Amino acid sequence: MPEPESKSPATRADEAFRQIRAAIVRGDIAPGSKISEASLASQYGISRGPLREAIRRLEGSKLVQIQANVGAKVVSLDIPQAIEIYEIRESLEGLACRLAASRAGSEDCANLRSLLNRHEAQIRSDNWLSYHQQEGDLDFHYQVIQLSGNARLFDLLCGELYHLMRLYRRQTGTEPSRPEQALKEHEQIVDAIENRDEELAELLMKRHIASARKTLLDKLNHRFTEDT
Amino acid sequence: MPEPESKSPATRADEAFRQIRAAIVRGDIAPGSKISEASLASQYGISRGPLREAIRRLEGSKLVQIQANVGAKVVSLDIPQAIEIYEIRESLEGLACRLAASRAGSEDCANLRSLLNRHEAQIRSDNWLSYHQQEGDLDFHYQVIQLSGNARLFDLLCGELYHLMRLYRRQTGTEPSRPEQALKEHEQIVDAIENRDEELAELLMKRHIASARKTLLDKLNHRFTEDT
DNA sequence: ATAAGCCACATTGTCGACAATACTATTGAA
DNA sequence: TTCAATAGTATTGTCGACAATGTGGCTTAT
Repeated sequence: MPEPESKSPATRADEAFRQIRAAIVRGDIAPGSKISEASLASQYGISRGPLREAIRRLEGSKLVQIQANVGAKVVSLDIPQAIEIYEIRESLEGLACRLAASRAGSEDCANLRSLLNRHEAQIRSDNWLSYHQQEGDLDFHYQVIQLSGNARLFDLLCGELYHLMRLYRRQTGTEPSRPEQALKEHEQIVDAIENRDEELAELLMKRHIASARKTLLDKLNHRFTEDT
Repeated sequence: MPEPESKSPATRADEAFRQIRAAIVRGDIAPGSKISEASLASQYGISRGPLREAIRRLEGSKLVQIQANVGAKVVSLDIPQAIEIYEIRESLEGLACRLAASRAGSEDCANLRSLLNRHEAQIRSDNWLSYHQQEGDLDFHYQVIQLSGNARLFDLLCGELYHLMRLYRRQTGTEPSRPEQALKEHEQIVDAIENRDEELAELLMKRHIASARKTLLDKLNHRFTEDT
């Protein structure tokens, strides 16, 4: 008999790590709030030992900040920090997209196409709106990054930065402000990948992310000119 | 009275984390070797609890890989993995250099210049050779990244990727193969930063790192064509 | 001789208790 | 009233012991 659960052999600490991470990204634990070891431990029915290990791993994911002898706080991203993340994303996903254009096979491109078609259908007939659009957007970027073939790049973007981005979106309630426009840009990107046009693929992806970054910059300037 | 030690209040787990990380990067703990909790704990005179937390943080730094119920291994980088890291560095340090060019003040440029002058003097009269050259090279990149003003970018490059690069260099015994050439390229980069030429600064830094990456690619092809 | 099963050992995972440190509120004095 | 010192409480850091899992070697049956 193979594994009855294809799931992980999962230690308690590992399970707690994933659940707490999900809770943070989902917004169930408020950004900036302090994490109580005793409270969370009893909540998950485990001891403080494994829980502390989970928290240390969350620190590695940059989702909490630990101060010695004080405790762990859930990170709270302000606009300048979000801009920093978008600058990094712009650079790295540009790289990923260029690599994807140079390495993607025809069946990979077909998969991307079908993904975009599904998103288009969702956008057309979407009344329960933004949530699935966000996830859809992430799906597309996930796929492209995976096609880059650079495993460490995938870990970096999808394992660290994306959880932070989700957290920021929940924190500010940012909805994807232009789904049709984003879809159109995604299609252009797939075109470039299909044509093996590395430079164009990189350029389009960087521009795609830069537009979101510029929205943040506008918001930041707003706060300065229009008082607080 | 201020702090007698400007150092951190430092918990034991934190101390162990730093020491083990240094030992790994220094090569005292062989890449690929298994880490024994009991052994390391007694070696550092602490209990297994804090030590496990330190190991979880090392996992976050990508310096060890943990397998549930089995243990932690020190990572061992092969050439393809090193190439992945250099691809990421090329992209991110290009970004950092562009940002540095756009934001650096004149005193920052002066500091960079004096750093380069010190390196030049070292290279001229350096008979104990490569070690300080490596550190000098890293010093330069550290400074540029810090001038970018993007704190998260600094954390990412200097807190994660650079330890991996040091590990790889120790592992393979890679000496900096062209110190004078590197110094010349560094000077060109500082020129571009001084002139606020963002695009050129980015281009030069990317090319600077790409040359190292291409050396790795040659080595990889060598192994394929020339048997193993 | 090989492979499956079993047993003993070593290592990791988890727990509860204690020590050390930070936070809070109360008290007292200027 | 305000500030400082202090005592008490709550939380984090650390430890040693026990449970669970993996590992290696031995036996045994085919």
